[in-house]
Amino acid sequence: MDEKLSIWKQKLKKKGLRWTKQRAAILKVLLASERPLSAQEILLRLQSQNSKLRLSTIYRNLNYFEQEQVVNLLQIDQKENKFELNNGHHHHLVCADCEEVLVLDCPLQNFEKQLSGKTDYTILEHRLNIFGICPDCKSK
Amino acid sequence: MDEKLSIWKQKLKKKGLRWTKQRAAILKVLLASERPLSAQEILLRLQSQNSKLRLSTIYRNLNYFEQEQVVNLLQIDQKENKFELNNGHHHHLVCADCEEVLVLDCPLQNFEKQLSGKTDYTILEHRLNIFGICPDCKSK
DNA sequence: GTTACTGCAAACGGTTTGCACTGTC
DNA sequence: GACAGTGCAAACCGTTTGCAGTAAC
Repeated sequence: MDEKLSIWKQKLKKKGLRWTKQRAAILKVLLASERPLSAQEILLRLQSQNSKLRLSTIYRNLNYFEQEQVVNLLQIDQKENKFELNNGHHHHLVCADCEEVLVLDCPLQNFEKQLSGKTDYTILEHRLNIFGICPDCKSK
Repeated sequence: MDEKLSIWKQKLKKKGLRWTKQRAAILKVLLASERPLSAQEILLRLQSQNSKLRLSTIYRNLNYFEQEQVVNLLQIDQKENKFELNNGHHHHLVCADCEEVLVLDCPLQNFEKQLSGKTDYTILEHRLNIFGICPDCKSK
């Protein structure tokens, strides 16, 4: 866990971002989480550890992190944005009930290539999210 | 155009929604638009026709329409939600520059079937949006 | 006549911003 | 010591809501 954290520390430093205890705290929470989190959720988890960050600090850093591609911003919730550490391109199967998340490999590489041939668009990126009900929630 | 409008009118009536001039105006704007629109954009287009709806009316109706599956809500813009008439399942290739939209057939039917076999999730829906630069914007 | 819908104004909630202070390098 | 980062409070802005009046059926 602390090894992983120091890997992210190196990444931030390479990007020219300073290593503050606030940033460490935010990344630690994201590292420990089994699913993407909103800024509010990060705040709550920090507060339960008696860590006192402001929401504005969290938002500002999440924005920096996103610019530097350290975290991904996900639109899997109507209300609030969710964030996860950037561990390469993938997609999510999200339980609509309990929010559990399964990571999926991208099924669209070929499709995207065909598309840029067919349309004359330069393809930049795509966003795919799949929603369902997980086995646990089904049996409830 | 007015024929198309009366088709939507029938659909609304079937769903038990009343046919008001506000609803007609909103659907007319969506019908005439070549791309999905935000509530604000709908308001602007209505104002330029001297039609005086409130934003709250537009939002309320878009929400009703979405519940009744008359329109789709699209998250193709970070800031504001966009809406389009529901003409069956498809996806969008959006120009990141000028917002032009190309409609795409869904490439994920098989993937979705495999997925529900592999994961024990009940698949509900998926959202896919592709972003690129259109030929016109490239040549600028 | 009943009830859904609309106008209007105010609230809501996630996110951003300005500014003085603080901590990293 | 310079300057990036933080705390704090206030603003921002898309969207929702309560309520009284109006229009669809």
